Amino acid sequence: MGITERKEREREQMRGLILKTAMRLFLREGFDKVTIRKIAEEIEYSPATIYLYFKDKNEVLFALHTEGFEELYRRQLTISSVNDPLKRLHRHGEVYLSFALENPEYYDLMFIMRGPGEKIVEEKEWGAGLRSYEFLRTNVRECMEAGLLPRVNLDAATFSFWSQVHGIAALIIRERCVMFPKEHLSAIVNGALDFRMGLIMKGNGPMNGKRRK
Amino acid sequence: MGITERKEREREQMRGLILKTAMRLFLREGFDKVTIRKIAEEIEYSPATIYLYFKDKNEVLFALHTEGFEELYRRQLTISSVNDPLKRLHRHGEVYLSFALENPEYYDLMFIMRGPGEKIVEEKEWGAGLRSYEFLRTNVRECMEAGLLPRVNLDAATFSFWSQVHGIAALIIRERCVMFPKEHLSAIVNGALDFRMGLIMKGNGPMNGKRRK
DNA sequence: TTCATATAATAAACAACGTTCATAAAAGGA
DNA sequence: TCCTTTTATGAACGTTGTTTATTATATGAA
Repeated sequence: MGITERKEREREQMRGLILKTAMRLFLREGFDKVTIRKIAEEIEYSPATIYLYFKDKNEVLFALHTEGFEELYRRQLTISSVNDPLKRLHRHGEVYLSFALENPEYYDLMFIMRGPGEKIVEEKEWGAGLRSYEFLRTNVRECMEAGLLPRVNLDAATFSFWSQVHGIAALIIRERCVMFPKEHLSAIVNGALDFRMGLIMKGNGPMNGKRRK
Repeated sequence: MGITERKEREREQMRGLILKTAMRLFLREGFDKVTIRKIAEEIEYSPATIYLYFKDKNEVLFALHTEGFEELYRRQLTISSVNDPLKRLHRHGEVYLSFALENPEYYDLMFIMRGPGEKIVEEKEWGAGLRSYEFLRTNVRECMEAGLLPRVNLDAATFSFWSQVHGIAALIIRERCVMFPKEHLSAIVNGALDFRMGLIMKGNGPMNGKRRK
C-alpha cells in the first residue's frame, strides 16, 4: 500500500515548496513582503491552498525562523577552538552580536517578532533556540568550574549574558539608539560588551590569585 | 485677532481628544485594538478626520508612548534618595525592570515596536527617551567619579547597563524564555540582575576598601 | 469499466486594516 | 451678501489573513 506513503511524500514536498518560496521572498525582499498571497502567487497556487498545508501564517514564520538558528549555531561552533572559557565567553558575545547585526531580519524573526513567539509558547518547545541556549549555558558552566565566575544559579548567569547581548541587538535593530551618532555606534556596541566582560576579568582574574579572603 | 488663537486651541483640543481616546483603547483593550477606525468610532468622527490632525498612525503611537516615559521617569526619580551610586544603579535596574514587566504594552511601545521607532528616527529627536537615558547616564558617571566603576567611555558603559535590563525585559515580553519554567522566571530575572551587579561589587567594592554595613 | 467517495484546489467572499480623494458643509473675511 | 478657507465626511482603493461553498481530481470497491 504505497499510496498513502506517496501522498505523505507529496504533502511534505508541498510544505517544502511553500517554505522554500517563503524563504526566498524573505531573503530577497525582506520580511514585509512575505505574505500568504505573495507566496501563493510565486508557486502558482491559490492562497487558500496554503491553508491546506499550514494552520496559519505564524506556522510558516515559525518554520522559517529555524533556518536562522542553523546559521547562528554554525557561528557559535566556530568559537569552540578558544580554550580559555572566559575568552570563549567573550567571543561568544561578539559572534552573537555579529550574527544579529549582519542578519537583522533573521534576528528579528528569531528573538523579537510576535508571530513566531506565540507559536513557541503554544508548542512549549523551542528546539532550535534551545540548542543555542544550551551551548551558551555550557560555556558559562565551564567558566564557573574553572573558578572564573562566581558559582551562582547557572541559568540566572546564562540568562544574564544572553539578555545582555540580546538587549544590544534589539535596541539597535528596533532603532532605539538615536542618542548615539551613527558613526560612533559600533564603537559603543563594542565598548558596552567589553565593559561588561572587563568587569569580570577585573573582578576574578587578578583577584583570584593575589588576594582571597 | 482672537479667532486664529481659538482655532489653534480647538485644534489642540481635538488632538488631545484623539490621543486620550487612543490611550483609553490602549489601556482597556491592548495595543491590537488601537486602530484609526476604532478611535474614530469612539469619538464619533469619520476615520478621515483623524488624518486632519495626525499625519499617520505612527504619529498617534509616537504621541502615546511619551505617556509611558512619564511613568518610567517618575519611577526613576524614586531612587534619588539612595546615596551610594552603585546601590542606586542596582535599584535603577530593579525599578526599570519592574516598570517593564508591570506595563508590558507600554514598554513594548516605548522600546520594541516598529511604528514609534520609525518616528523616532525620522525626527532625529527622542525627548521622552533621552531624559530617562540622561538620568541613567548621570548615575553611571557618579559611579565612575566615586571610583566604583572603571573610567571607560561613559556612553558605552551606560549603554551596557541599559541594554542588560532591556534584554531581560524584551526576552520576557516577546516570549523567548520558554526554557525557564514559569514559576522560576522571576527568580531567574532577579538572579540575572544580581549576577551582573554582583560582579561589579566583587570587582570594585572590596578593592576600594569599602564594605557593606 | 463504473460509480461513489475521499482528497485537493480554487474562486469568491469576509472582515479587517491604513490611507486618500472628491465632495459637501460650515465658518470667516470682505 | 459673496467668496474663500477651513473642517468634515462617504466612499473608495489597495492591502492584509482567513474561511467557505463549489468544483475538479484521484482513489477504492463493485
